[in-house]
Amino acid sequence: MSPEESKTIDFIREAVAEDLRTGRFSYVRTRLPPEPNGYLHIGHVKAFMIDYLIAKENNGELILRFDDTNPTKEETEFVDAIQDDARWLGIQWVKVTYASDYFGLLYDWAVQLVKKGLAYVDDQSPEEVSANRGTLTEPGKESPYRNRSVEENLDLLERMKNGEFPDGSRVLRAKIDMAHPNINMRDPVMYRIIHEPPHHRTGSKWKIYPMYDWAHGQNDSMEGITHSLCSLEYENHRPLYEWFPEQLGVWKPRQIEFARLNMTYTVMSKRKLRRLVEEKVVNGWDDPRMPTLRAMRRRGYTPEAVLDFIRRVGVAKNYSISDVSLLEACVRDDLNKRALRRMAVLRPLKVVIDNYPDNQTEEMDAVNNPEDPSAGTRKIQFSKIVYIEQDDFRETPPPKYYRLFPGNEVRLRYAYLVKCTHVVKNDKGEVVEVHCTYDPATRGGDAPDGRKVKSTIHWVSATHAKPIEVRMYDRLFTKENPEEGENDFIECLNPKSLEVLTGCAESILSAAKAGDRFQFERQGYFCADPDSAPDKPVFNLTVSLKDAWAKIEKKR
RNA sequence: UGGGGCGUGGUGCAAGGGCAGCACACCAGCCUUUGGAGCUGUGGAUCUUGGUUCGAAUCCAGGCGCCCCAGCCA
Repeated sequence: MSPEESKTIDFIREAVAEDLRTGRFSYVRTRLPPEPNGYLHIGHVKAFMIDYLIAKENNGELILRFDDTNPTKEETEFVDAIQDDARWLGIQWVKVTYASDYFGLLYDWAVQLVKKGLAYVDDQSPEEVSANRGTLTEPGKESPYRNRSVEENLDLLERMKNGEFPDGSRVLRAKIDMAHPNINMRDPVMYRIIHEPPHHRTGSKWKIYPMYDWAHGQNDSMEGITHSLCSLEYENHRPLYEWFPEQLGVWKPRQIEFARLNMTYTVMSKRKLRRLVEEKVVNGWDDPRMPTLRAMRRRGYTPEAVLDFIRRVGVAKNYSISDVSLLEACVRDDLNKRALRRMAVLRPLKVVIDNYPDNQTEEMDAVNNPEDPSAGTRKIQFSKIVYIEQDDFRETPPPKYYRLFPGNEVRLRYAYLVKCTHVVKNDKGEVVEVHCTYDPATRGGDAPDGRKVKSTIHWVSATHAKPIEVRMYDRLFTKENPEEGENDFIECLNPKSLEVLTGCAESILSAAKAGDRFQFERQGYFCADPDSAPDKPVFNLTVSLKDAWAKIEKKR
């Protein structure tokens, strides 16, 4: 974090500072409240960083608390994966807790509310509860069970807890106001009965489980949370979250809501992401096209770049969709400074240098990173036959095309100036071989006579080339906002979101290990995939380089 | 037609009564042994109407638009 960026602060930081100033709170403690029912995605990172940084900036504490109030959805696998991803981001917490740690105390608090006549057991069916809730414009109807005696409620609640009643037969409800204009205040459900499956932490001990609306705020209270930061959708619930601790006479955190992160060309809801996995649109949760952290990691994004993006999108209450190209810019920005440069040809075209000695090989010096002299140099082998990119040759060049074409001279990076003389075609008329002559006086790439060439292209020596698999990723969707409109989001999938190529690379790349990041010159940043074999590395396209020529071509 | 929230260039975020600014994107140019990176420059925004004020993106009132809420999900 640079110092100049904090010239203006967001409304949450402002509110926290004010609370400290006025003495509403004497310390800051926040919490991360993930539900362990899926993997973290980029949207979670925003929420996580708000909680983490606000605690850190105020010398406060962050608690990682898993919201495991629904055994039908949650699994231990996700508890581990979420912590792993959060650590990757560099987030630090003082302790890990679970909503389930507090089931006992929370039950006691519910009993207190019953005793005060503020909660009751309702025997209505789920359908009746729903039908009697009223509508947005009409008040609800009070349950016929709403005015049971405290004794009866206590007895029934106890028996619910003991598992005497089947799922769905009864619930515990707060007794607030069935005519309240805010639907969340119309006697919200606090406990429901769930016998199966067993809870991932408490096993079969509990037969009733608290609803999020009942558990969450009370857990915050129990942990002495000062600022309960969450997304806009909970704004409507805030009156309820304030009502409970008020009646109980316990610690009241301050809830502040912000707009969640959305991104162009992707979907963010767990439900939709799960569909992509289950319908095999992608190859799992860590498919590099997914917006999950596991996918971004595999794709080669750095935590620094992800965090920079989150910092740059800011915090506000406006509904917004951030541009994925900003994320990509952050990734390029970071990788430009640190990625070692390598030469790799993704779609090879054979080039024969006719006047180069048949069996000669030379070693050329190449810099590893022009942005970082300390990265040093390496040797690259050169010989009579090299591969270049198919895109770097045109038999008949369009306007402004500076690369190889008959009669034109270009530089083979770090090697020689070469001039195209003629081509060889196959039966179908496709160019299969480009013939050139080289100028021996231009070794390294500079001409003694001072003549310039418009273009420098990358290459790989045919006799030294190592095969590589390259997975070229593009956006998963063709629409900026796949969720917009009537159509199913799955209908705007980009059919070309993955293209697998077999290319070749300078020999040093065959030693790449999973997770190694490189810039393939003139093409993009790539990250070695865990699928790599010793003899055949596999690379994922992290993000392409900006391509001025592609832009010119596209405009045509 | 209930309640809650939000409206600033294409996108995201600033400006808290005093010259509407930053980033990404876009466009043009310079430079370049990556058509990368870097550098320079251009264009483009306060939802609307009225009020208060010397002065309003900012304060007030009305209108319009968008988002959220009727799970025994979170």
